[in-house]
Amino acid sequence: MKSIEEQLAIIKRGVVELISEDELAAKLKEGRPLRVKWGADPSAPDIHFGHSVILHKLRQFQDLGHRVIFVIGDFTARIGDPSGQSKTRKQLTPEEVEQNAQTYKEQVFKVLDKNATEVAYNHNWLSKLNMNEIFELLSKYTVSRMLERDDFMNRFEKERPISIHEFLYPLVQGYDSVEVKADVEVGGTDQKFNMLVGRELQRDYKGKSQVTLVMPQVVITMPLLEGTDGVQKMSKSLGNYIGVTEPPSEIYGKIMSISDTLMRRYYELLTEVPLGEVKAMHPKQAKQRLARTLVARFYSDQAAAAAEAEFESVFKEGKLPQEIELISLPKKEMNIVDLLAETKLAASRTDARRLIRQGGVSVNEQIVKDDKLSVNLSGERLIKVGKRKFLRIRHG
RNA sequence: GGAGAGAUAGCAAAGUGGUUAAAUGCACCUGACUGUAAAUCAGGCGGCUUAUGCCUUCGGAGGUUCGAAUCCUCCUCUCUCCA
Repeated sequence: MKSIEEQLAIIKRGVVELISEDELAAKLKEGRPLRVKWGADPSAPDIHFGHSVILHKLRQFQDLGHRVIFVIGDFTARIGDPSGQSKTRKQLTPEEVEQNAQTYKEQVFKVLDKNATEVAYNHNWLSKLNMNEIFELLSKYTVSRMLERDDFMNRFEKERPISIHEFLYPLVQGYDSVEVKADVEVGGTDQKFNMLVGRELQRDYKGKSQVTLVMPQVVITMPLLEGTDGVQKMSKSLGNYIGVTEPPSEIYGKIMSISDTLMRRYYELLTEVPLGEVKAMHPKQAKQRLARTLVARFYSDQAAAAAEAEFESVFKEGKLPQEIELISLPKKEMNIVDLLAETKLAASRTDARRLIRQGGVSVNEQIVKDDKLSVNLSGERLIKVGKRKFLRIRHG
């Protein structure tokens, strides 16, 4: 096992806050595997690189010999976490939650070590609480303290709605920490408040029931990763995300299209590569290495190499991708506008005309200038829209 | 329970009877330049047709008017203040 100092150095990379370092050091000194909690709200079935910042941190803990307690908030998902939300999140049905939780598990183990992970569903204990216990839990916090919280405050000031039940979320999540006897909890900065509540509840519940914690959990907040636009946080709804299940070529391409500034950020939060090394490299080389590293993590070295070769060929040398989807259409001859709309290469017929007018459409490498062009489909035709949409079409 | 404010396109935000398919910014799309980077420039950004129009949009439903996002009524939702 590595020394305390070495462990701390690894753990501290990229974190925003570590509350507190002394406590963490003390826990590490005990020499036992720590129980590192990560709570996930199964409302978004697709894990993206933003989540993987935290997963990566958890993996580091595992590599240091600690255990991850993956708490699936199947119960809390039905409440809806207010964190960072500008409006009330919709509540999910039990079926949706279950399905999402499964997907979550599959994806999480692309990063986490399955053997060092415990999976827990919080309905197992939350659904058993009786009214007395719920009131006991509620009595441990006050409305004004709840309102101190940034995101509630923001919503309050922006005159956005806050539902009462959302107040329950931090308490319930904090209670999870009591139940799973967490030594450490890792989450996004948006989770700081919830995690701190966990600390306090662990203290409050100490001695009660079977809980015997020496020290309440250490809280580690990780930054919210900026999305591919480099400004807003990565999220599915903003469309600026890279999903861990996306094909290698997509991941590679998306990484290559991020800005240089963002690249350094991704290096820091998603890899172990020393940042000095990155600085010394040519930006494009560095970005390619990042793209390779990340594709390799979710797929394989071969997949990464293939994605890189393809990328170079298509975008540097202007060649065609290795694999282009081939579809068959019933007609032998079609107007280009109909064709684009039919194949969804353009959002609408108007959009198709627009793209043609702007010189963004080509058939067999010939730029289409006339939107009345009739495309003969007796042979295979290659349609290209913009720089990255390719499709082979034939009659059949 | 009482008084008031507000709901406009992906988001933010103008517009208070016609010249508004609806300013502006962001996001997004296409082209140029590149390292498919950033920055910049040009264009676009409801739909259907074409270059002439037509149709559908401003929380929902009705109404007034030659004509409404703009006025009236009701409904839904949100917020503020008072209790």
